[in-house]
Amino acid sequence: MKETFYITTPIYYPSGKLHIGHSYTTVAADAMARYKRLRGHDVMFLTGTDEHGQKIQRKAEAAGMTPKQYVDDIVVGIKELWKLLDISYDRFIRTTDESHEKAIQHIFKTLYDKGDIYLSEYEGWYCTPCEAFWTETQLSQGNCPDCGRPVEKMREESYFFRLSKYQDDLIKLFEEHPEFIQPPSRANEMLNNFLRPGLDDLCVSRTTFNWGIPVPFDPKHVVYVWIDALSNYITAMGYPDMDGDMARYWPADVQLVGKEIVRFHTIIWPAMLMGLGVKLPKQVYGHGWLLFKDGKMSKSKGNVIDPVVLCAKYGVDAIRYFLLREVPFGADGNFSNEALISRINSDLANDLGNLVSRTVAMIDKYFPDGLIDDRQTADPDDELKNMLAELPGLVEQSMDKLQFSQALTDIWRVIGRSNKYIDETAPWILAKNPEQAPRLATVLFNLAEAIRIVAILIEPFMTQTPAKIRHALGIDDASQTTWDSARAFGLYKALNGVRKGDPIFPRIDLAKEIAALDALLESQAAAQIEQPEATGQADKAAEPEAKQAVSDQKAAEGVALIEFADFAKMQLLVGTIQACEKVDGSDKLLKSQIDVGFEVRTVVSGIAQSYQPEELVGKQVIMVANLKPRKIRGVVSHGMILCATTEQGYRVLTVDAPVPAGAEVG
RNA sequence: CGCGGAGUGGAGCAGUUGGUAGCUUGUCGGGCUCAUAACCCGAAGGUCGGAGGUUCGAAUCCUCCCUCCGCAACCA
Repeated sequence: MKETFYITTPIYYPSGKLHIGHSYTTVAADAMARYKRLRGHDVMFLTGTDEHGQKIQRKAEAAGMTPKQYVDDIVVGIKELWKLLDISYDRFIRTTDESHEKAIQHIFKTLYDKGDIYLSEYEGWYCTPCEAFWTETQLSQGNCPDCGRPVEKMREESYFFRLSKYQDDLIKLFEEHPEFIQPPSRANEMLNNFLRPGLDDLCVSRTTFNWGIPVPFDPKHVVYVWIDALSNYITAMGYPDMDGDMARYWPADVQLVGKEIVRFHTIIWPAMLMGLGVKLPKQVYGHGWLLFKDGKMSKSKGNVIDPVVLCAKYGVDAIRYFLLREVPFGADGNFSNEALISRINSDLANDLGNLVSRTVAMIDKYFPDGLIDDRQTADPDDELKNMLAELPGLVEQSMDKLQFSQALTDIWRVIGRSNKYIDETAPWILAKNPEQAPRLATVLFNLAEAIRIVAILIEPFMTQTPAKIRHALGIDDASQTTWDSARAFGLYKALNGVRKGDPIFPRIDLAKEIAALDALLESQAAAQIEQPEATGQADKAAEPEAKQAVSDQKAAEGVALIEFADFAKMQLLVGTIQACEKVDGSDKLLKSQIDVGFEVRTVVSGIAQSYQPEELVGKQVIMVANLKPRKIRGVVSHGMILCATTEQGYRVLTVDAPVPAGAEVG
């Protein structure tokens, strides 16, 4: 029986378009899945979507659709993206699948019956004006931490998962199985930040919205994201049926997640599985983020990051190659279009593409009827052959550690050696002397063989290039394309000759391309303003790369239009700052006393890094006067000073000539 | 002392059982002409954030400090 390999991506939250970050995780998982298949494993590669929750419900309402209709549309788009990127998933789970919903109810009930889930009678403190519940510890001097007003005791029914019960088992898991979390540095973070300080029980149901799976024995509750989403990794394998795919594939070999959701996957998820008595995944791998220059999308840099656009412009293989090559997998890395294009030019066009071109061209030119069988080896051959012999092993070592970047680096070292080999052997000189024909044939054969082997080893990473290379070299025989055949030097044979064609990776004019991307970005921004509804930004727990998305999407999205009535709700007044001081124990907050005509307000603002308190005294500022008061760092702040926000800091808005305090702004 | 990460030639990065500091890219010079203005060779360029310490020897181990970036707390 084949050895199995089960790999998962997070399930994505379909409240908007997926971006390059989602693609990153998924492409990495795909490379791993393809690699394991090539090695002869029985692979299960799972991805999917997490479709419940308040945000989806609201978005659907806004769009005048049912939540299911809404997510159905988006899921179509996601599947198209995965098709575009050649993602070879074996199964796509949606948390709205009937089998998933049933399984979740089963899980909930099981944990409940066991006592791991309990209905909380907690007496929350309710602040009526804020419509918010607070726990005892959240209260600030017995008052609402939001507005500082008194709260009243109320009961909010909610089910809780006894996470605290598993604290010691989790610490033990971390200590005894350091391989459980990769890279290892992430384990310390979990231990120091969450496990050692102590775990709180986890709220696992909601009554405030109903787009979710009903709690089977208490249908006014829906199951909240933790149990609903995390469980997908087993429900997709048929859980609670422990035979079939559960028996075959579980426990998962690797669960890929972005580093921001490592916590959920290494604390909550294993605790749930412990509660269910199900084995834990062998490894959770928290990869880093792709970062953008200054954390923002920058127009002048031409940073178009829509994977669809990038694929259309440069091809799937170029994008996949870049994602997996540019950044060591565990670490954060930078994404920029310059980096992408220079990778394409130097690695793909100059090194690999050109190597194929020149080799094919020489075979075609010097041996139009095919390579002759006579051979004559010489000095430089051995070094190339030795490198080729070692290469599959090196790639395997790196892949088994998910070090995609290292694997590609090793492959490219051999590509570089092959280019050098051409210079050393100078086939064009050999070709001038008919007596050197056996030597010439040997050189070209070795090159073809090197390329054949490379084409096999890049298969996990690039989905179209290997076939293009084989076409050019005239490799039509499947026995020359298996992973094992990469270890066997000397198999190359072109029964039908080589085929010269267009370059596999054309070079890109960097300057022109960046200009074109800038133009594209501007037209996109314009289109976004006309279509404010086509926005969406994820902030949900099971959503990877949400953080990196925020700033970029803000820039790209445009802004929704509001009604005048919305604007009119704001009371904007000119106030005169009478006094100002730093808030104790804070590095960003200033507390101002502001005369607004009819009274003097206390306002706390996060501008201490841009202003000294005394600079502000006497200034007339524009403030929002009818914001709900809110307690910030122990001080009740009633109002907000309007400021221009720049990368350098804040500048307060003021009037260009003195006016009476309390003057209306409008 | 909230948690964590990072500071290595112009740029982007490798580099832990401590032993002459590497790669890619860029610059300059040369070579070649099979090839996608591609390929190959050579050179210049770094006190490995700073200061102490351990050691025969520290980018690598220890202590302290500085700077930057995330996250968290307080930015209404």
